[in-house]
Amino acid sequence: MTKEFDLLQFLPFRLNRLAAEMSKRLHEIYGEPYGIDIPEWRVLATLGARESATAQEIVLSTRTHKSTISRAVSRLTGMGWVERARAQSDRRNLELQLTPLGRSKHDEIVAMVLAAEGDIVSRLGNEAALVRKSLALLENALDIDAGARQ
Amino acid sequence: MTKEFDLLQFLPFRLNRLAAEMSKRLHEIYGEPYGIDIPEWRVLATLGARESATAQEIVLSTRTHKSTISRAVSRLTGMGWVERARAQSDRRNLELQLTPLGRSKHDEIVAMVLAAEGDIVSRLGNEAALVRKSLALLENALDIDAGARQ
DNA sequence: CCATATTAGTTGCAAGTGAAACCAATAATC
DNA sequence: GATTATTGGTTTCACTTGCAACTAATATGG
Repeated sequence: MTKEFDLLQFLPFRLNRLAAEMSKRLHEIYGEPYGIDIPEWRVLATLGARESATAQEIVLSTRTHKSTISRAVSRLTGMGWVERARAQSDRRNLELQLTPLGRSKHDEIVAMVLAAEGDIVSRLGNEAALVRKSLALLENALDIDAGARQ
Repeated sequence: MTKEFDLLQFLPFRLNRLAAEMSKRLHEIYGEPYGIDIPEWRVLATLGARESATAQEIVLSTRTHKSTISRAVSRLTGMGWVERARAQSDRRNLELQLTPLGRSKHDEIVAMVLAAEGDIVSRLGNEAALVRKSLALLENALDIDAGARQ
């Protein structure tokens, strides 16, 4: 009667588990030593690449809820890593950018985090390209415009 | 100075985003109509395949925190979908199994959820196998014993 | 066997999160 | 150009979660 359903082979479950494991490892790198969490890291990473962005842009680009981003920005501002100022063009927007301190922390963390990713990618050996392609396929199947918005 | 870091190409971020999108879609299927959440669904799916399991077995097999499983089991018991009884062999263990109601809900949900997965897999076309292989590669790279424990 | 350690599961507590309500600024409509 | 709608961000609230402390049952070591 039951269609012999196997949770362990179920795509969404496997993705969830992979993402959770990956997040956990990353958090061990930047979480405890730097006192930041995933949303802060996302803000940091986004600002690091852009030099300046509005909160809304970060929301869109990271697909994270705006209240979460709002709070992450507040914390980062409190830490002196990020500065926010009302945009003069449209005074609803917050123009965000890294402070020199934030930039230096960003660079440190990026280095560590890329090393960790490299570690994992290297364990994929010469199939790494295949994995990247698969991610793109999945993103496509789920209508996620993988970075077109960048 | 900055290593031109691109969050949108970053493996952990992409996995997180894929998993979140997938979870959201699944939740639209079983969440609202059936009043359950991811942990409940995991318990249900695990019990559905096994006929009987202890909470601990579900914890191991789903890689979910034991307190989360404990609460999910409580809710499912309250809904009349699951029965729990102390194991006579070792009275610390809870022997869990689906009630007839739980079984029938399980079958309904599994059917819907497999259809949704099938939908996505079909959009992968003939590269679906490649994607599955990539997931296995990632699981391996992250030391996740993809279901050996099943 | 008695004391200690370990294992299964539950629960109190402190975060963190998303939805919705909210405020402020700008755009659109009449 | 006053009214209404929309957009960017913040905040409140209800809920979930993970950790740690706890209880109960069993295993282990003296």
